[in-house]
Amino acid sequence: MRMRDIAEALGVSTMTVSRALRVDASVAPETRNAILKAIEERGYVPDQIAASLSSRKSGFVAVLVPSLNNPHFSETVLALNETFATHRIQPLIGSTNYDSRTEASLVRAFLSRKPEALVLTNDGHQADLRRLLARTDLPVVEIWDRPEDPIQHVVGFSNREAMRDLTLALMDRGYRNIVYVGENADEGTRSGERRRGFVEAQMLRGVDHPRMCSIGRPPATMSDGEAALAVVMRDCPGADLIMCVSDPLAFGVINALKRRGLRVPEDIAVAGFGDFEISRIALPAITTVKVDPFTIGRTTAELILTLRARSSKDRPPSPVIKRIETATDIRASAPGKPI
Amino acid sequence: MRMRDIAEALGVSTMTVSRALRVDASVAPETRNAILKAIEERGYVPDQIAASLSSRKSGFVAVLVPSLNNPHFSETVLALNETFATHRIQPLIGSTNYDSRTEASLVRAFLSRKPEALVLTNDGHQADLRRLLARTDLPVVEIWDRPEDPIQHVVGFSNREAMRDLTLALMDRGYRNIVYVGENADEGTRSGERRRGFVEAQMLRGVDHPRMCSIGRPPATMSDGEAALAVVMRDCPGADLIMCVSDPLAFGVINALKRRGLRVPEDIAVAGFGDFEISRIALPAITTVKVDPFTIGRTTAELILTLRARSSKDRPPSPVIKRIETATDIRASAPGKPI
DNA sequence: ACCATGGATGTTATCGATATCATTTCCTGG
DNA sequence: CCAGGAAATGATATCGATAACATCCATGGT
Repeated sequence: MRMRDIAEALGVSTMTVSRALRVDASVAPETRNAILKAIEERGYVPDQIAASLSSRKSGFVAVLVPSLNNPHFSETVLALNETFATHRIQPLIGSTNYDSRTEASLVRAFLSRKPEALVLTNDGHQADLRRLLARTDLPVVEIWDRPEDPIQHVVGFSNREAMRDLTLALMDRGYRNIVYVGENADEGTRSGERRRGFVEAQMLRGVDHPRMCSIGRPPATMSDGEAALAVVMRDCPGADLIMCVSDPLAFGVINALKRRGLRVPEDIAVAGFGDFEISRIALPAITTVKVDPFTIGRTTAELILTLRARSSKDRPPSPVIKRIETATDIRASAPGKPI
Repeated sequence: MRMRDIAEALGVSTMTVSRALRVDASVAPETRNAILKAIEERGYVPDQIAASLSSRKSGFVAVLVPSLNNPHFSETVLALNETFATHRIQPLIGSTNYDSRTEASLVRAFLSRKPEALVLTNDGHQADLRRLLARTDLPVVEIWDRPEDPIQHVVGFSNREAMRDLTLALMDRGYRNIVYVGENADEGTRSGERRRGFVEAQMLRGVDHPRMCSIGRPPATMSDGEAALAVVMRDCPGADLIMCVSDPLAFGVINALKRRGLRVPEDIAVAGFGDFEISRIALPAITTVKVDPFTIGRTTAELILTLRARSSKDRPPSPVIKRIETATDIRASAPGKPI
């Protein structure tokens, strides 16, 4: 069934039907009612594909996240989804699996769907992709990290600074023998930036050779805790605090410690990153950096709606950088050393 | 830039360019190479919207899940995504928030994008929606539960039977004073079906008044554990086993018990449902029902690809029901009572 | 009474691809 | 040596909507 069928049944033109379906178009109230009634009765569903082709507006926003089953990103996607839904925008969601090549090829695939904006979770990009995006007039928003050289807009925080601040806070609370555990990840990835933040903090306080362990590629999960602890025990004995790249890993490490009969934080303290739900529920609660994935998603969606509202002439005025607040939260798993 | 620009530059017709972009079309190798080269050089991206309109194939599959930040569903979405990606199908993902009205309105919105299949997470549907879907020739797959009256195809298991079997297994291991904790949820929802399974098992063993507590609307999360335990303690004192609608809730309850100085399972046992990662990592590991969300996603995607391969004449042959295996897994949180 | 104004509606062209059928060329087997 | 068929390519119509402009009519200010 096409719009034309509705139009003919009522003896009006398709344009009138088309207008009846928008709120802002001028159609006589009785005409509109008759049309809406006919549409309802016959179960007509407008073809958004044809509408997109004609109006040159797809109603899509492409969203790329490293992973869909990481609570952080799924929360962000949730927020985007929710905000967009009220504006009839459909997110096209893709998962890069923490791989910049996958990211590049997904972006290409998405571009053919003519999205009205592109959201990338910053984790380092291929040079190729950067070039492709540089010459497009599509609004691009990088989220979840503040890159040193942004493509356009940014909604995020500095993972480096956040981890640096957490490390400093814990050093100031008396931990001297700190080990960092994270994935093998390059600079420019969120994971790599957190490690840099740790190193920076240690250097600032005169630790010339910060101790670090690596445990494979991102993402580190709760299940990696056992293996991570084994590496720490082997390579860095005598640590008084294990700092983990994320809360799930920290939780895994804590449980591994408990299995070995060690007490947290009495025998050894543990810290995480991200304020995942698990960090609040865990016993002991995990010292972490609070970030709010939902806010990142909502802020991003709102930014895109704003950009969209401006006529394309006004764009690009200048890249918008929205800083998301983070906060160090000292909890029971690493409360500071007793004096 | 349009396909025509590429065609004119090379002095061929757009059809030849169009053919060069498919693998199965007959184009002279040198012609194809020249075309692909030109496309690469100029950075031409085909317009999938126009292609969809013309070919009547959108390349979309609509997927509705109750929530995006529930690890179960995000894992399923992940699997769908992965399998579809290799076949150039783009999932349109929507979140119902466990609400059948939201589900119905999302389906309507999705239909206008002309998806080639529709995946619904079975949680009870509006009568309206059932009617709408009954008269469509779109393949519909309900996942995550086996409804008594399926719309078409099903990939899932019976939540009722799975919870019944877990309950029976635990009763046979000596628990006599069992309390069930779950959300307020109707029959036909996964949560409601699990409760029914519990009741069924109790009845089978002669418990005429199964003891149950409710704690608000789905989803129950780890954070609900504290409140859930409070309700159990108040309404059902003397329980020897708390059965939870899902693992995250079970984990929350266990932690709440620990906070009160109670030992699991010595003082009171706890069981969950779903084999979430947390149930394996937790101390004690949580007795649960193993289900594999990834398999559900992959199986669903494969089913859809199969259906799509058949010419539309062959459809609908008959609804396909794919049963997903589940298994009771007795772990340390409810190991059975010592004799 | 007249024209400017704006609301309601229609007409036509177009968005960018592909389906379909037609055409040409070249090869192969009887 | 020629009919028949496959391979390569082109011409045209079409997918289902909306943009843009045109038209008609009622209303009200002067």
